[in-house]
Parts: sequence; structure tokens; C-alpha cells
Amino acid sequence: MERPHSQNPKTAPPATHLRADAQANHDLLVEAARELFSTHGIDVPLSTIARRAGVSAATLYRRFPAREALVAEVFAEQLGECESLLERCQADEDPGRGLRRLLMTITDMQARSRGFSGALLARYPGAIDLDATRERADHDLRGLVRRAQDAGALRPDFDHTDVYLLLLAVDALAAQPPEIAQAAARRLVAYVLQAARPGRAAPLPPPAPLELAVLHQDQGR
Amino acid sequence: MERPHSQNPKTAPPATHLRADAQANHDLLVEAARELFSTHGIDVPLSTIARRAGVSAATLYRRFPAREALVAEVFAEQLGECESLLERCQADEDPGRGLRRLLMTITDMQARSRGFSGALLARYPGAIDLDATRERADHDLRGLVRRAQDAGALRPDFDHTDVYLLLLAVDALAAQPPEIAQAAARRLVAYVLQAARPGRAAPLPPPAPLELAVLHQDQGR
DNA sequence: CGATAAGTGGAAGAGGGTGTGCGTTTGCAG
DNA sequence: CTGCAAACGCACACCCTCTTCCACTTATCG
Repeated sequence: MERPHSQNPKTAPPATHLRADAQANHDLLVEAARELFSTHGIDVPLSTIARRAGVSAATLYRRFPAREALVAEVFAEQLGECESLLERCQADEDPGRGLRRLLMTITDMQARSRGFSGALLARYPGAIDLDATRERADHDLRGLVRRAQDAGALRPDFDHTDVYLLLLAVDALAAQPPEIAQAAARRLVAYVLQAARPGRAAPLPPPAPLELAVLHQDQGR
Repeated sequence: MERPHSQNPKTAPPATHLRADAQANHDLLVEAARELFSTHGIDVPLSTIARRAGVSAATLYRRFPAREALVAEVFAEQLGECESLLERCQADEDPGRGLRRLLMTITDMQARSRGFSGALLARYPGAIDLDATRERADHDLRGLVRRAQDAGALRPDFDHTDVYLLLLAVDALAAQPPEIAQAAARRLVAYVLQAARPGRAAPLPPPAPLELAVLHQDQGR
């Protein structure tokens, strides 16, 4: 299928020629993991995934030494979509519309697939191919926010970390059944977006220090 | 201390006269649980709580047959505060201010104590003494929302389930370190409250079907 | 077709959390 | 002060998840 995606550079050279049956099992595993991550979250027991795929746990471990690797492969596509989405939104001639689209689309992805938030917020650090992509995303996001503000489409005290705040919040909603999660996410995002428009609104409390690095450690004080 | 609080009616009659040492251990356990629930969430291993309290796990199980019982006792006070808070806010002559106060105060409690959300959202059903209190709270909340709308302090399409939506969202923020969690909660609530004021705002997407019953089952599709 | 290396599943063990039976200690009342 | 029921902790059994070992199977290439 779409195997030759963003191959990890240091494991790519060996030109991993899997045997046909191994490749099939690999695909079954990814497929099973995709379903289970979406419905039950990113923490489903690996044995459950193996059973669903119809292979033994050992096979899963042989193919994916760490859970992280499986997560990365499962969400590689969607994570890629996110990147290109950001790129497109960031390049939108109407930055206000770009930001709205970005938020609505990403939160919708979160609500659709329960595990996606985990991968996105990088509770499993290897999922996104590390800091490079994140730094760039953060940079683009800041730029988009500033441009929206300059264009008068966004209140001046909107902070780029408010986006992370929203992603975190929507993550909680994703635990609900899909229809509820989506409705809830749409509603919450709509509230925030409406309040984020410039106008004679009262000042906001200071932004939460939700910088990039903060999100990457697992929940846990 | 404040032992004779909301004693469960069906265990009260025996006039549980605990031996002095047993009572002391009981208090140590509640104290330890309170701290650990606040910092590490409601799911900390019971053995950790026992160790922190300086007693054996068996003693914990003897005193609190189910985790739920411990949660109930630990958060009884704060849950009681919530009830009286709702009562006060609901009786506020300015319903808009009442609703604002209600939301700001409860979400602040969520952000301060990580486990509180769990007890409040009743992931552990016995925590709140069952449906009676909840039904009443739901009823009062609906009334408060309607009155705020009638008073012109709240947009007509605000739905009482939006409150649950917000509680759910803030729950996720509570996993962050306390200062961040509080700042984030304040910020999110401020956004929603500002957007919730009546005005020439665009219509919202339909409310999420987050009825009472929905919140009570644990997260898990 | 047959040799060989890649691939597989079952079984077993390590680790952590929950829950319990039992012999011992201890508060307290007579 | 003494006896006993209450309370305690140890130690263990159970379950679940992760992880690895090893003997067996099978795809593939010559």
C-alpha cells in the first residue's frame, strides 16, 4: 500500500524486504491497530491488537519493537495530512479563514479518531518524527495567528498557545462516542472561535503557558 | 475532623464506633488519598495510597471495600461545596452572574484537584450520592440557564449541556501541572463565557447530546 | 524439489495492581 | 491487670499486560 512513506532514515537502508506472509501480517496489524486506536484509544493492550489481527503477540513485537512504532505507522498518514493542512491554511490569503479551517479540521480529526489526539499531542514522542516537524508547525502557527490579527480577523490578545489549549480540551471530548464527540468538538470550537473574533469583548485572563514542550510529556504531575 | 458529614444512610445506624487506632488509620488514609488523587488523578494504585498513609493495603481494603467508597469520602466535602454553590448561584438575583460564578468556580476546583473532575463527573458512581442529587442539580442548572436567557444575559441557543461540555473539556486540562491547569481553565472558560453572551454572533452548531446519563459511564466507546 | 533462512505461535516469566486468609498484635472494658 | 474482640500486616493468590525464548512451520531461491 503506502508503505514507502516517511521511513525512518536509520532503518531504511537495509531495504527491508519482508517475506510475503510477514508483509501481510504487518498490514493486518496496522489495520487492527488503526481500528482499535480509533475506538478504544491509544492505550489498548497490544495483545488485543494482535488477537484482532489474527496473529500472536510475538509477531506484533517482532514487527513493532515498541508501541510507539506502531502508533507512528498507524497515524503517519493522518499526521501527514495535518502537516499539509497547516501548510495550506497558513498560506490562505485570508488568514482568519485559514485559522478557522485549521482548527475545525484538526479538532474534527481528533473527535473522529480517539487515538489521534495522543499521536498529535505526541504522548508517544516518536509518532511525529520528532522536534523538527513540531518546531516548524509551531512557527507556522504563530505566523498564521499574527497575520490573522494584523488582518483584523482575530482579537489581539489571542495567543497561539490557545490552539494547544483547544486541542487538549477536545482530546477529552474524543473519549465520548463518535457522534457525541464530533458534535461536542464542533460546539466547543465554535464558541472559542466566536469569542476569538475581534470586538469590544472584555479582556481575557492571561494565556496558559502551554508551550510546545509542555504538551509532550505524558499527563501526570 | 469532619467525620460526621454526609454519612451513608444505610451504614449509619450501627453507630460505627471505630477503635481509636482504626479511626486514626482511617484519617491517615483519607488524607493520603486526598493528596494523591489531587496530584496523580483518581486512578492511583490503592497500594500507593496505603503506603503513603503508612498502613498496609489490607487495612485500606478493610476500611474501604471499593475504591469508590474512598473517592466518595475524600471528595464529600468538595462535592458538598458544589451543591451549595449551585444553590447560591441558582438563587442569584442576577442569573447571568450566577451562571458565570458557577462555571468559574467549579472549573477552578477541577483545575486545582486533578481527581475532583472524576468524582464530579461521577466516573465513580457512588461518589455523588446517586441520581437524586444529580437530577436535582441538572434541574437547577436548566432553570438557571433559562433564567439567564430570559434576563438577556445569555444567548438563546446556549444549551445547558454546554456546561457539561465545559466540565469535560476542563477535565483534560487538569492533567497539566496545577498552575498551568488553572490558567488554561480560566482562559477556556473566559472564551466560552464571552461567546455565550447574547449578541449578533453567528449561530452555533447544534449542542452535543451530553445528557446527564452520558457522562456517567466511564470514558470508553 | 529441497535447503535454508525468515517467520510464526505457544508457553513461560517478569512486573504491577487488586483482593484475601490467617496468625499476631493491641486498644479497651470489665 | 487481664482477656477478648477488633484491628493489623504479612504473605500469597489472582489477573492483566508486556516481553522473550525456542521449537516448529513456511516462503523463497537456486
